[in-house]
Amino acid sequence: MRMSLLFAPTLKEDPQEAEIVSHRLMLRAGFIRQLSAGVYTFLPLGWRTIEKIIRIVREEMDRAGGQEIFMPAMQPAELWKETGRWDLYGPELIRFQDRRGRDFCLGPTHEEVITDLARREIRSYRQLPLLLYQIQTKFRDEIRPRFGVMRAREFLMKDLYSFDRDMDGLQVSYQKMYEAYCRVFSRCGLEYIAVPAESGVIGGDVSHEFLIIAESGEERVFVCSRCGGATTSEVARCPRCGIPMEEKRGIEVGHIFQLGTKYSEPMKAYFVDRDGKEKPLIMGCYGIGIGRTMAAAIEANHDERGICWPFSLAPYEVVVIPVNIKKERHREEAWSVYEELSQAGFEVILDDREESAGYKFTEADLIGFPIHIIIGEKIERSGMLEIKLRRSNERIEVRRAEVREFLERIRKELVK
RNA sequence: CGGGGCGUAGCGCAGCCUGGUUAGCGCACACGGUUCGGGACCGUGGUGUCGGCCGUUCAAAUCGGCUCGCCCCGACCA
Repeated sequence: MRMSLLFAPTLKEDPQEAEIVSHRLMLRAGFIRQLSAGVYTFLPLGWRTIEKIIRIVREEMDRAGGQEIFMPAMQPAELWKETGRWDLYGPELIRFQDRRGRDFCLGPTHEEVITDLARREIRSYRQLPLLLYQIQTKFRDEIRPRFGVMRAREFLMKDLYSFDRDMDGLQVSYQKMYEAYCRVFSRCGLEYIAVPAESGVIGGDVSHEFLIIAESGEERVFVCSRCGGATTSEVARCPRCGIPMEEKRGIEVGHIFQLGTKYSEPMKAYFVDRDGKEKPLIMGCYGIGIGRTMAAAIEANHDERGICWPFSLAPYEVVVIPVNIKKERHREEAWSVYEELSQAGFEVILDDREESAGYKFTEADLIGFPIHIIIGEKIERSGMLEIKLRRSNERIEVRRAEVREFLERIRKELVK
């Protein structure tokens, strides 16, 4: 992609409405724009990062045996009345009527819809276990949307639902998801922690929250450095190891629940077990906030100049910056590096704009491309160009001919 | 919903308290020129329902009332 063609409107100054870092940087770097309180448009760079998160999530859900489906956002009130949540959910549920006056809502979550599907289609224990998931827009009329896409009223979520014949099966599904979540967040290049949690409106008995560790996180967690045990309630010492717990802060990006029969009973989602008896499906549900993961990634990975994307989430991996586009040598080398790396499978941006070098450097830092290739005078003098690693600010001079090999080595390191 | 703050050019702001000719500044934008290794410089130019409505007044961005929107703190959440 050429920078001159990219729709990435950056902001020189901090927008007044944005208080926290991730929100400020997403606006400034041209990743998102706000339409209304808690309602956002993702611009090309922002959407690329979202798609990278989605890809990782999808691969890990599939690997864990999940099958992707797509459920409606528009849901009839009757289903919600069956579980009692039409009244329980309160004003956070966005309700409306169709032209015939029938009540509907915009799904804030999909237990009702999936359970309805399950009760219609699952007859026998032979169909179990079953893991179904979707990546879809959720609607919650939050009392107070804030922090940009961190708590939005319309947001992308991956929600997976497990169906098992008994509690043992649920334990297996739950464990699989737990591990899948760990893989998702480590592949995103994020430091995370899983803590036992309260279940809230979704209900159920056992649940774990997944938190991205970031100083600006709203949640306090206490972590044992020896066994990795973590809790949200304040305890001085690790019960297992007896050593002092370390306090950290985190942002909740995922939550997994063992639901049991909370939805299958009231909605009469039964199957016939091997013994010929009809039993309620044993369910679990597992959510990941896609946009929130993006925001949390920025909270955890930025400096005073801008975003420092983990390699796996960066909208583009490499930016090629000719210091002076009007100099033929800079321009031609930049184009040739750009083409060579693109062909080698890198996601590359060529900053072909007639801007000053400083302007391009500053913007590249702001957007947070992990690797910057700077083509300037050195190319004329010695055939060298400069590779800068955004996060460490490390600068390495590399011969033109060795660039590709060098980057392939870096990529290997950054991805693992 | 309770508490606090803010709406003036695309963005960031000044002006408002103490009403008075053409409503300013920086950035951005357009054109020309000089620049080009850390958000360059000079010149020229365009840009405004002063969030909206009602009122007070000879006169309202400025005073009063209502209203809409946005942000921050609290309960809730992915």
